[in-house]
Amino acid sequence: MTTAKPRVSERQREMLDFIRDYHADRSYMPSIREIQLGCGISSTSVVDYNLRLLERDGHLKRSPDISRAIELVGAAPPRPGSGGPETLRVPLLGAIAAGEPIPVPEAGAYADDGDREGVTLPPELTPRDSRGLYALRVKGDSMIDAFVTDGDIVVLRHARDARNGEMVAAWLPLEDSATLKHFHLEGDSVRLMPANPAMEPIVVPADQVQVHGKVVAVMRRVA
Amino acid sequence: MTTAKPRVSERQREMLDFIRDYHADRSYMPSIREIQLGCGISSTSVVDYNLRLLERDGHLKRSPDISRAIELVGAAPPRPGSGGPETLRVPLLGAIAAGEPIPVPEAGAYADDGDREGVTLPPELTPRDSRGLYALRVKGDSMIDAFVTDGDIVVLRHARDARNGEMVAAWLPLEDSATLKHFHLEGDSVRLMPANPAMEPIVVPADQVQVHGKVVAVMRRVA
DNA sequence: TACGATTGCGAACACGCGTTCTTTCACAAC
DNA sequence: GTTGTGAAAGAACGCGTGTTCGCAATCGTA
Repeated sequence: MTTAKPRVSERQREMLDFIRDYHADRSYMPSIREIQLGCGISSTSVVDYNLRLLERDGHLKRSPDISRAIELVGAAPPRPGSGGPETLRVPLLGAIAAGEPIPVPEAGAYADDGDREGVTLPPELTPRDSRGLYALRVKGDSMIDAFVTDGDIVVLRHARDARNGEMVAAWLPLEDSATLKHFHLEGDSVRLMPANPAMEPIVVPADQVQVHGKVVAVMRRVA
Repeated sequence: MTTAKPRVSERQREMLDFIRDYHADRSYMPSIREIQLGCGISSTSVVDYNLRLLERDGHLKRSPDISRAIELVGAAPPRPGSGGPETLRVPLLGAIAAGEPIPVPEAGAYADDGDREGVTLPPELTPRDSRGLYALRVKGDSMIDAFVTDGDIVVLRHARDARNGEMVAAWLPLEDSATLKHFHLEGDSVRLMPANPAMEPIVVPADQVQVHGKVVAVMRRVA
């Protein structure tokens, strides 16, 4: 394998993990006191002691008298896994925000044009029927009530109508706004139920609502 | 296109290069005085001044009052593996619900074990450093205040601590519950802010909170 | 029981290092 | 001229942080 690396104690194992995780999302190294806190150790000298042992055994390298100067030696570089099982690429047509018209997908554009901007849909989010899919980026916090917030990517299937209970992108011409809501047709009027029960539903005449698509998936990347 | 990154002066360009090179062969970051020396600048305040500008323009990120706490943002990954839209497979370790313990990822398990249950992460949701990632399925509506609802898949990076403002999976031993909240350390107590401003924050002593991971992404499939 | 080695604890100590304040200089606006 | 502003310099100031030292607890071995 690599080099001779004798037994590491449970505590040392935990410290190595902590250091690796810490360095993974900041790109600088933790201080001794942060390691102490993160691993539930009650003295900095214990951290120093074990770091000394870890360095002796070749698990890491330290530069004396320099803050946060730890180098992990056995750290495997982040290696992106091979191409997973069937992913699907759908076009990213633009943004959706309250007060702006919803971009309309080109009629029959189902071919994944590699050039155009798009997003990749993992199999976990891919519906059985993958026709007519497109994605929009959410602008603003106007759709909090659908568990959707600024920056999210929503994946829709193009549709002009909906069955009761389905989540749709609804366009209200009179109010000049667009949101994501649960669709309920009741006689001549449409009730738009927010996904969040804490918020109030909207009821409007059926001819004042335009369904543009059904929500199929939501993706969010947290900063 | 990434973000707006206005002109960088010659000196700033040199500083960025120096920092990148320095970080390349140690894995910790240079101090202000080392940057000063390495770039032939005659005062630390000038380094600080230009770092401030670079941070304003989105070239790097700094954590105040912390030694060597510089993060390069536009930085290429440590190993320039491949370039294409690669997908990443992360293990799906279980479910998270209020009142249940959070499953802990096995200590050093970063190899993608093809067998185990997992989810595929599209490149749009993949962070730069892909180490220590795992996914959990959300059970119940206990976390609607974080724009997360029943059935969602949350992707976390294993971590035991967090910086202020980050969204973490927090475990409250006394209340025997776990949720996703924004983390804020204030002296000896931790304030857990829901993402939804309509809900109340939780304030508890720092030793009564355990951070298990940081939320990196959210995926939802809408029925 | 005695004893050294291992491991852990807590408290100072002292340097590392980010921050801030005061000046200076060049250049443009009024 | 005066005023304002971006860029830089130099010197303190003070917290951040690695290091050290004395001492207790545990354990294997004789």
